[in-house]
Amino acid sequence: MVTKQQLAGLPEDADLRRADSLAREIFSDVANKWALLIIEALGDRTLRFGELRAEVEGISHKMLTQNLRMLERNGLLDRKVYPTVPPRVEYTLTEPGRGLRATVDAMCGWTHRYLTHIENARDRFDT
Amino acid sequence: MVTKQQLAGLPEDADLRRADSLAREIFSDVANKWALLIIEALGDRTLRFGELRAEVEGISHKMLTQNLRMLERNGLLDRKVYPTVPPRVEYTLTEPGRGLRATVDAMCGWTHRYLTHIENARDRFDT
DNA sequence: CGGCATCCATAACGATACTG
DNA sequence: CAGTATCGTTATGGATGCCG
Repeated sequence: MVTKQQLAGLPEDADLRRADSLAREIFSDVANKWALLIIEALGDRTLRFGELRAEVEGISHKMLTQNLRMLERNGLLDRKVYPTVPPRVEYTLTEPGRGLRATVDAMCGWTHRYLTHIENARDRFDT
Repeated sequence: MVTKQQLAGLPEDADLRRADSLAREIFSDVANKWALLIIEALGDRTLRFGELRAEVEGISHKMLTQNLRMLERNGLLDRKVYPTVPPRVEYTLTEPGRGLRATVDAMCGWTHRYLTHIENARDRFDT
């Protein structure tokens, strides 16, 4: 019988740890307010930077570029640049991005389903 | 015919705006790394503060209490205090909490599904 | 043991200005 | 129009200590 302890330090184990830390890294990237709101706003459309900025209420220029770069880096969206003047840049979700979008949709659905429930819980707690 | 403009400012409209801002508020609370990791770690178990701290790798004492209070306030988890010495505090997801957990599960599933895909995208981007 | 308060470093963010 | 850089502020999060 081979125990977990005996396996510790073997290559397969190192791989698992690396995969875990990578998963955590991706999760940290993705599990933040602005990233999820951008993905939700984009949906299955193709939007320009300015349009996206208008859709995601309250986001600053800086936050939008920052998160768009991050999402692009992770392969969750495509960034298409048209070399015109003035420049035109379009963003579209990739297939992995649309996959994530499905889970964000679920989360938004959850939010609305429990809206009043949560509001009541808050009132109770705040007294 | 009644247009949206004409409806603006009526009570029903104000209600909608309030619901939206509440939804956004809840979303901001919930769409953060630590909150989601806590919910995922808790699962359908009942865990003590210390156990939870051990489960959620890398979380500090402060972040854990802070997020637990927030989740409790929103009615996503139950906090049960046993007035013993030393004190014993147990946390369990409520029904709304378990609902959210389902979406977090989906998100974790998504992460693992696209792990290598994302890793490749990153390598491509970083060159 | 779990919670709360304090202090402090630094990371996040918004505003602004400049570039292609 | 979109992106980048800089600056100053605010917010976040860790460390520590004390209390019930």
